[in-house]
Amino acid sequence: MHDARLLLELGDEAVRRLDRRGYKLDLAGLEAMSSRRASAIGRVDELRAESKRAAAEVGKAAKSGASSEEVDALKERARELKERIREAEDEVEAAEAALRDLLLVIPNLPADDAPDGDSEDDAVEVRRVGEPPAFGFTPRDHVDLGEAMGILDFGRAAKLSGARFSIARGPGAALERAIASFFLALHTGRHGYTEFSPPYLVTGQTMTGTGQLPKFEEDLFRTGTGDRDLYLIPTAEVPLTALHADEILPAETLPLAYTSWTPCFRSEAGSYGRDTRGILRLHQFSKVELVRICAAEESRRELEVMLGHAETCLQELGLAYRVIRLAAGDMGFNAQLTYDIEVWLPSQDTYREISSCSDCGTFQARRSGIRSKDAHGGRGQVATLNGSGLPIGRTMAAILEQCQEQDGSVTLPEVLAPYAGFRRILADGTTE
RNA sequence: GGAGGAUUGGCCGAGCGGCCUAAGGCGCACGAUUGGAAAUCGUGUUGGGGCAACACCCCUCACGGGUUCGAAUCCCGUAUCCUCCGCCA
Repeated sequence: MHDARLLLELGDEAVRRLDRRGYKLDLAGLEAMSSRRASAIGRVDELRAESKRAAAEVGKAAKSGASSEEVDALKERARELKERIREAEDEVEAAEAALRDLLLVIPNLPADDAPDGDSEDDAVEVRRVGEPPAFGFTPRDHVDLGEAMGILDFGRAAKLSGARFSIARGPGAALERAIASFFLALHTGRHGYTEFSPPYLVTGQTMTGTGQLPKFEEDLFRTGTGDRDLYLIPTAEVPLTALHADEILPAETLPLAYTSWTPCFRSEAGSYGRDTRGILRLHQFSKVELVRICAAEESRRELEVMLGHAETCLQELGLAYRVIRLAAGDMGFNAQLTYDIEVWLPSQDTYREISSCSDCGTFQARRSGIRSKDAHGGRGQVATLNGSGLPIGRTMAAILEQCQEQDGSVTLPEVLAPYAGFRRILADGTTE
């Protein structure tokens, strides 16, 4: 969420930057709403001050032995004031709601070095790392491989839950666990992240703080019991970022670096027919997420740091990938700059998104009330960043496809062996 | 699901209708003192908002309502925590 005043100070600059992501900012409307709120608050404050004085006069008069008529007259005046306060308060509430409703749906300002455009095709490639493997045969996709080995079962998943679910079995399930354990060990051990095991169900307020609500409710699964309403997290970014909502963090503790392996639930509304095959796009998948909270002015540097941590995952696994910088109009609502990491998928003969690392600047922090304070009491703004490091399913798909051999077996990246307990999965699903 | 109890500023803790602009203590910050420190003394110290303004004003004693001229204080509701009973992985 933006600060109305800052947005107005930026003025035409804000209009220009938001226009790059296709949002038309009505500066005059914002200005009007903002000053309507300010003058409404001013009026209420004045009336309240008067009301306090009036109440004090009643007490003074009663104590000094004034006649009851005099006291009653004073009370009557105080009562009238209270009526006027009530009316003025209604106006404040209406003015604040109007302003807040507008501010909540204005997306973050894209950074100037996010390329122009509004689609994946407008992204700029930053670098390629690793060589896509050359096969002396036609590589199979992860669905063929996984089903043949008996480690993935889409038919039974559909029986249980319908479309867009998967079941991992035997070495497949073990491989998921191994990948997640490897990532967590890497981030907590070498990259300095603190691991969390947070709730997977959160309140609407939490979802609003991180920006999923009110605009993107249709992307979420919603549940509840009795009169309690909860949402299933679409990513651990939500609970990890919200951990410090409405808190003032000691500046010397920054940057905070948090990680968590959680299931993620997404309705995938609007993606009908896309990636229907395999484990690339599911209603439920699991992911190791990275979140960093830092001083506002550090966010850009922190983004590069976090991107490096996500890339390390792929480098350690020996998977070929590339990094792209997303176009201004293609980034998520919260982001001011986003790098995507795309892993090579032989079956599709292309790079496919496996991680999204975003600098949200102060946008999310302001929205969820995260601030900082230095040793001298000086208050500061903080920035939030989040990135996948990495999703388990897509990583597994990339491993199966990039590490497959002609006989239908898959040789795991060496780093996974200690976690999986095996080095190869043979065509018949046995391991060695 | 049921019965009790609790919730005050960074922390502890007073307060039970107007003098709460929240006592006192701890912690912290700044200053004095000192060769330097400890101790001591002094000053400051919740967080938001209106405003050009560190002036002034408003809000904030878990949260939301209500009673009253006036609420930390009285009433109702909600949340969270604690104790006990029931059920349960």
